[in-house]
Amino acid sequence: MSTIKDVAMRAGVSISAVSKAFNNYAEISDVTKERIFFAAKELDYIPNKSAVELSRGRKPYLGLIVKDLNTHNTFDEHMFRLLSGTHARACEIGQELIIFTTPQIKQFKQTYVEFCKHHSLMGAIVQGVGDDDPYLEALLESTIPTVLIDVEREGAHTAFVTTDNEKASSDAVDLLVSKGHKKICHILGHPASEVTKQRENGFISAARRHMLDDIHIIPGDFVEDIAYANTKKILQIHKDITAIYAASDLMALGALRAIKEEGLVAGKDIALIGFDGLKALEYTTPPVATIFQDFYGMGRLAVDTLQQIAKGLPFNGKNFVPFTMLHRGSI
Amino acid sequence: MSTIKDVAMRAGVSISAVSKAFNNYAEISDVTKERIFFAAKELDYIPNKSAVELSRGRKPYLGLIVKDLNTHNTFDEHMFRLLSGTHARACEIGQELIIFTTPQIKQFKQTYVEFCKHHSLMGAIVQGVGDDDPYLEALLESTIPTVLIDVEREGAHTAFVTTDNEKASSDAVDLLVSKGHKKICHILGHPASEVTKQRENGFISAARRHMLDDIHIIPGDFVEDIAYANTKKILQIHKDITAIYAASDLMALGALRAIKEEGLVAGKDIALIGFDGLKALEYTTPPVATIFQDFYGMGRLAVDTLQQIAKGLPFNGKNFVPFTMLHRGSI
DNA sequence: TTGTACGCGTTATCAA
DNA sequence: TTGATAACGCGTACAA
Repeated sequence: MSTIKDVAMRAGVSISAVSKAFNNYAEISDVTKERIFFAAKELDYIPNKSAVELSRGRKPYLGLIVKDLNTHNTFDEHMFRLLSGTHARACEIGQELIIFTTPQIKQFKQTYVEFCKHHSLMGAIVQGVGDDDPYLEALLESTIPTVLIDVEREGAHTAFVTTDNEKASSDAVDLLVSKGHKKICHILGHPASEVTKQRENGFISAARRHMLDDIHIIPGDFVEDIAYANTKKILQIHKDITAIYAASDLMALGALRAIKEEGLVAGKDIALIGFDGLKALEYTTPPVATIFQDFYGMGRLAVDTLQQIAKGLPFNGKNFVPFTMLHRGSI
Repeated sequence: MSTIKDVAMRAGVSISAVSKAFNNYAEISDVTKERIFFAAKELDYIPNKSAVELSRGRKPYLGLIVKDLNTHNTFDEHMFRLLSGTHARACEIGQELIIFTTPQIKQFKQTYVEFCKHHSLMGAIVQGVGDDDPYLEALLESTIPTVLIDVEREGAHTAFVTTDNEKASSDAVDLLVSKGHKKICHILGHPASEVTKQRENGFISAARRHMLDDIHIIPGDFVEDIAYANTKKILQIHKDITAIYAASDLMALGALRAIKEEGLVAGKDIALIGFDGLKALEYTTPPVATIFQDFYGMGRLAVDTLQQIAKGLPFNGKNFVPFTMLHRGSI
């Protein structure tokens, strides 16, 4: 591995000349510049990153902290999309990205700030901290630029990016009502998750607006089997339910199973709509309608927002990424 | 940000004493050690990574190079699983991981070696280089430890990790034959992909072994719609086909659509089996049988193999990760 | 057991 | 326009 010294020797100039040439300083003649680059090519010189960092004293990395990467027994599409978007945007603006998981961080037994400093993070995009997580408070109080995914909390150095869950939920109800449904059942996500409450709120407020007086709300915990079991139960008790709105696609799949087992046909006897936009819902019979969340765009926006915060520029703390209603055979 | 100097001052010792304390040198008394750690805690001192790297001259990162992270309009489960496994294992052994995409690398206009050196990579796990990619040769000739995913090529510093595609393919045929099928159609993947050939070979050799004389092989290019169109065509021509084996799950989904449109029932009139283990295939009607590839395990194994190579230890260049036949209603 | 001093590769300040 | 040279924070022979 050749160094700046070698290049300087080879080109017959000083070390600082090489440094200047590589950092686009104006105060260097084109002739020497060319000589330097030629020598550098010959030696295939590449600036040592550690040295650059040390010398510049920068904190160059962007941290993406996700809840878990090892849940290989469930759907991870949204996580992957978030990762994709974050990565893509980070690349575009030349930000290096390091990925961590929440458990991994907790094992360090460090505070959030310590962790970021230790890993030279200029800031972090954080997914998967629960609303009740003690970690969240520490994070909000820190001066490290932070962007939260799907947790609507703001701070002096903290913004969030999310889907407008309440609006999306409300739109789902509007859609069902427009198709003539009045007796609707909502399957809740996990109670500790903030989005669960937002989706529930959206559901309730829209139901009120439409003056629906026969709605049902059942727990689902974002778990397919729980949604399945509870859907089955309620369908047996309340045979007049004509539509089900699940707070996640996975739960919608559970509900679909229950619907079939009850001898009903989704899209005919009963309407079904989910939330997320999982690909799998395109392939069921019938294909299940859903609200597509743009996690890819969320990742991109999170990166840009983080950049704003880091630069000390004014930023808007609340960022909603547009969602899309995917109409399919189930409604 | 406090430095080693501050800690030394605070603890009333020299700089090197602090360094030694933090690096578990035996030659330091427990008393001073304790004093040092106490001072370090007070100042919440954290060693500067750039400085450590520079001083030690290490190449500490593990690179994971994947084909693309931005294909948010298709299934990415395998990529995500690979990422998960790699990340998990890297964490366990304390290896920092950086993720790159092939296009991202190519835009650097550097050779493989240059790229690795530039990013201080101790080695790389590489996915998504085609068999005909000129990049592949450069990679095989380099002295940088490398593990290829799904490309069966070895080198002095290069190993690969993959599913035993030929065996899996052969097993699929065995399974279909055991169910009484004799007229089987195989849908090929993309011709440039090595796994396509392996799966085809497995299919052909098994067909020969069972002396099947009425087999069909049609292109699918790993694309759902192509598989759909070609399946439809062949089903119309050869009405006696009783089983379809698709070289990917996505194509199996296309085939399933074609089967339905032809008025046939998968699992009854015609058997269908895919390859990959996508979750979506659990939710179709009927659920589609498939060969599950353990990409999570592949990621883990790749990390370990890379470690072996990097240490200069003998390594086995060919690593096959076990696959699993998932029997479902479609067969 | 502890401390001094140099080197790692780079940037940046200040003379020349 | 160039070139010495002092940082940057740390590890480590070597000396004490």
